[in-house]
Amino acid sequence: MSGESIRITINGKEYEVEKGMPLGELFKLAGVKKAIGGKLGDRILDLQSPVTEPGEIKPITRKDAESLEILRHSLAHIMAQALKEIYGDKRVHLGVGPTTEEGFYYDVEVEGHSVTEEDLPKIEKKMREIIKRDYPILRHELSREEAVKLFKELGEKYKIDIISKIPPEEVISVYKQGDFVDLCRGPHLPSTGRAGSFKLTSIAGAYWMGDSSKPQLQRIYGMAFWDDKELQERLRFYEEVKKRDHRRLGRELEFFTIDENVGAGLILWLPRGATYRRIVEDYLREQHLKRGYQFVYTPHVGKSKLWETSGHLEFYKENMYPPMEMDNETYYVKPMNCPFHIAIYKSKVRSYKELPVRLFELGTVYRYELSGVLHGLLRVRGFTQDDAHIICTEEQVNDEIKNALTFAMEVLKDFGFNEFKVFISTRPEKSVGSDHQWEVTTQALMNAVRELGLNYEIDEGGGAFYGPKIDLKVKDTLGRYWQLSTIQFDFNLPERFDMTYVGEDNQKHRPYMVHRAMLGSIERFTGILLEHHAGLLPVWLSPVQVAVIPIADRHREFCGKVLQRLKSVGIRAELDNRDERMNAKIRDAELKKIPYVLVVGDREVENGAVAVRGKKEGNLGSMGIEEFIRFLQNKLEAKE
RNA sequence: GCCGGCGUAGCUCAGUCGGUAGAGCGAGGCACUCGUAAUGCCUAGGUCGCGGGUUCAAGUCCCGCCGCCGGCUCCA
Repeated sequence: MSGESIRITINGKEYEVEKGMPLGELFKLAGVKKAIGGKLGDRILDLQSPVTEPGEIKPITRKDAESLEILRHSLAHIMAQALKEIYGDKRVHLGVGPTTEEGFYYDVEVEGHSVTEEDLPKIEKKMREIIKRDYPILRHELSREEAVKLFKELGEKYKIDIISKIPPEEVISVYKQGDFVDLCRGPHLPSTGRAGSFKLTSIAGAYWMGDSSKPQLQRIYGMAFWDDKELQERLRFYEEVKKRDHRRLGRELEFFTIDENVGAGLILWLPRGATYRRIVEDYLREQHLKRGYQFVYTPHVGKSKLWETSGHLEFYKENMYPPMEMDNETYYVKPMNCPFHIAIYKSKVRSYKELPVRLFELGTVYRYELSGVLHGLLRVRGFTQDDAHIICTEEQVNDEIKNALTFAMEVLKDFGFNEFKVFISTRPEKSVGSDHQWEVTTQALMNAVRELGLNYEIDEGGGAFYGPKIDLKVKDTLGRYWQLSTIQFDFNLPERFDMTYVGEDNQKHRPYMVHRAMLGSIERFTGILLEHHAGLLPVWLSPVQVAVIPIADRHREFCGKVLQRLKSVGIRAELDNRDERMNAKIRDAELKKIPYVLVVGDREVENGAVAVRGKKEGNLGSMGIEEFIRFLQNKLEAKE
């Protein structure tokens, strides 16, 4: 101890204490009870941690979210100890064991054994034993040499690796519980008996230090909360996520399929999914035309020269499909649409009077993705973007950004997304473009979000090397955020392709270019949308909006008329004429998540009516046919 | 791509110690004519992902490939 003193504030009172005093003693001094740790700045300290920095310390009790950090940290150690007891001290080599958003994991290597899911209950059982033994968890500080010696003796090769990466000025500490000792900065519980409710959930491979050239360890994941109720809630949440899995919904609703004979990551849209997609695409075209975009089509392949000019072959090659040779030329399948849109821009001399030029395409691109990352519709190798490029003058930059951002949010709202997060990414260290360009455009992005009254976060230096951007994330029903829209400036391609326009001064000028997608990839968006709505899409997007169900054969004729009437006003309806009982048909319609079921029996035929059953609303009783049509059209209008 | 797990009927899954394939749902047929989430009976349906190996014998054991799942990694 240095004998130095520092000023600490706890609960509004200031204390002058010796530097390095453990937090627990400090709390005693301040009369703080029940706390299991404290927060100083961003750092969470446990009761044994020495306090070496002045400042205000916020006591943390089990009620504070930060306390979970302590709990989870200790559970990671308890799991490590359990592994060592089960597989033997020398066989288990520990990597890192941090906390996650809802639990913890530990990267471990068990010599001669691959831990499987079946081992988890056994490990859990051992953990509970250790908790029951209620070992005190003790903190010790060691010199670097002592630490290296200790972990060498323990055969903990990875820990030695970590020690070598700890900055020299930092204190090295270990935490000990029973015979188990682990390199750790903390924070930890006072004893293992204080651990809350947990469950080991899964196992995955993870490279040491995230480096694929280094050995791969096994990452054992756990979930942990103080309260068993919270844990159960979390587990239920995962059940819900599983139920809503778009891959399952996609099959049940007959939206899409992936055939291994066609290829991994390549989507086949089934008739129902294709109907939905056509509606989305028609909607997008209409919205774009309304807002002054011009619709274009471009090819799926282009010569290597094009991709050289664009820089894709230099920077994006590992994501591109391999080249195709023909006529002494090399062609590549497009991973992006931009070079083609630029070629369209350059197909004639452009005057400033034409700008802004807004080119829109539902462009299908192919990108090579590692086989291990493919995931239903969310990660694919071929997909269609709602891609646009806006080419404009500097004066137009502000309005264009604002319009694009408003446009994106309006569109997303129509699909049922109402909560957004906006991220602005600014200039990274390595970048192209002038200071002036970055200044003007970054400002335009900020102005747009401010004028629209949106909250936003800034990702300082997080922009692409070619320009700043705005990303829009939407929150889904389960509280997850998905990045969909992106609006990005590009100072690179206009240079590379020498894009120009003729200004008022009769001189050539370099235009500004913006890449912009709203839904991003229609495939990925569809996956997110299906999960967001749990498969029950808003009526305007449902491939089948109405199922007409006759109760008995004698009602079929009337049902045919109802069907024709619905179709004549553009309602997507199906008549279930199968030789099945009414109840079975209703059940099938429910399972297919058809928004409205019209049941027709003697009473309806007599009154020219239909009995309406809404998927969301339940039985709505009898309505005249025209009345039902108006009812449905109102919902369509409102995009409910 | 890497680690681990998995691949059996359209779907979900069972299949013991290696002895030659099973259920439910779905599909087809017949009967039933029904009032808001499954009517009954009958029938068909399989190169056990693909290729190779071990064995008298392989869905089962071994090797390679493909695909899927969970992660890692990547996402100028």
